[in-house]
Amino acid sequence: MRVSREKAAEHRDRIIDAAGALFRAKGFGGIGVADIMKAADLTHGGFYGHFASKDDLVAQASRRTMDRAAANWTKLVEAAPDNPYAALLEHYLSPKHRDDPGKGCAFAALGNDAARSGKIVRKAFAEGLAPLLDILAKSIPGKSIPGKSIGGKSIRGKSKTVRRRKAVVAMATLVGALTLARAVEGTPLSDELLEAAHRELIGADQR
Amino acid sequence: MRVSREKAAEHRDRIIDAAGALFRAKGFGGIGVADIMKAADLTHGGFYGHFASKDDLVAQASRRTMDRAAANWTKLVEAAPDNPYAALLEHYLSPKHRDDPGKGCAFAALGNDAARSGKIVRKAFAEGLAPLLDILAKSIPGKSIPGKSIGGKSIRGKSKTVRRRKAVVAMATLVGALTLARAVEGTPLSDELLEAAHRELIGADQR
DNA sequence: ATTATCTATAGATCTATAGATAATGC
DNA sequence: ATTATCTATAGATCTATAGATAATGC
Repeated sequence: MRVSREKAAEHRDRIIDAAGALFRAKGFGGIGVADIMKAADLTHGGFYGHFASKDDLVAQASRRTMDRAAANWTKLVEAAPDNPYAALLEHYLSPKHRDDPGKGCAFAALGNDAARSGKIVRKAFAEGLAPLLDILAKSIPGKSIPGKSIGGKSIRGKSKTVRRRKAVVAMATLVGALTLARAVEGTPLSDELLEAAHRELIGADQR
Repeated sequence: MRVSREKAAEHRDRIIDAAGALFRAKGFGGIGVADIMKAADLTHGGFYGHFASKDDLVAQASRRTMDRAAANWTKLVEAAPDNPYAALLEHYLSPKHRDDPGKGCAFAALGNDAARSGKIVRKAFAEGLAPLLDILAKSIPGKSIPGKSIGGKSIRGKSKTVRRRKAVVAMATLVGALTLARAVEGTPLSDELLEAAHRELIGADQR
């Protein structure tokens, strides 16, 4: 049952999308090629016409997931020009995000899996993380100080270096809070993690 | 080849220890019962005399790993009475910790796996997290304020609530930074994550 | 004629169990 | 006699491939 070149490309797309969600929900090793193909409404054997290996799909699906995240963050930031940082925090640390990993952040869903993966996957994760850090850095409140800081300490604004560092740490806090909230889901600690991170990040960086 | 009751208990211990390290290094699904038993110098079939299932071992190994972590943190804190918080950060965010997950923090190594596990494992993670948060809360610098804060804002010290929240967020930051540093290991971002978290946590909570 | 997809299966691996073995402990 | 461990294997699952099929596109 051969299909047109166009349809084949659409099938390939469907496989990557299905994998993107299933990997996040169940982990790279927690879902098989057969189930991914079933989710894409195709049969198991057709897979290897589209991808060299399961690892090939892992890398491609990860990249797409992270590209989508950057686009989504940009949209969120642009929709809240008065306080983009608060909008990002609100979105990321919501119970809704916690409770649907298949549609959420790849770093919080697959960070451990990526750490155990090969260089290609880890590099994809690094390249996917960079734009998120840029968006975060721009959205953090506090006027930017273009020149040097006074006396080694800026009073009101933030230098580029400080802004970058705060973005990196905010990202770590977001990923850590969501990861832990999911790991202890069903206990009071889970909500506490989301709320504490939200409150502390809002407070700490508005100074 | 039956062994003494005492030896059997020792074997059981060895299985749990081997599993604790192998699970952290490879994930709950990334290592099989046969390999764990081989690491404990026993044969595959003997496993089910000690544990009801692989999941039973997952829960027991997780619990032991986390109990050991609490003991280790207590030791670290007591060895640095002048600045226990710095000692914890130094230890947790070291490249050495990043590069040997099999001997490190269970939350940074298995948070994603725990999130995909059953209630029993997630409850074990929640019960293992609590003592670490207590140790963190006690070690965070800033005199504690027993009474109410003045004008809704404490000036120099920290109320119990604030201290608790800062501990929860510090834990999230630690776990997130280490998880991400491992996920992007081999790129410049990896060191940057560890260093940024270290610097920001030290600075932010000494105020 | 080419090729996207399908059916079927090889080969590896993984959890769990059955039954045998041999040393312990009553 | 009990039981901790061992060998062997059942049954499930997973990646990857081989060969057949049938519709596309030159």
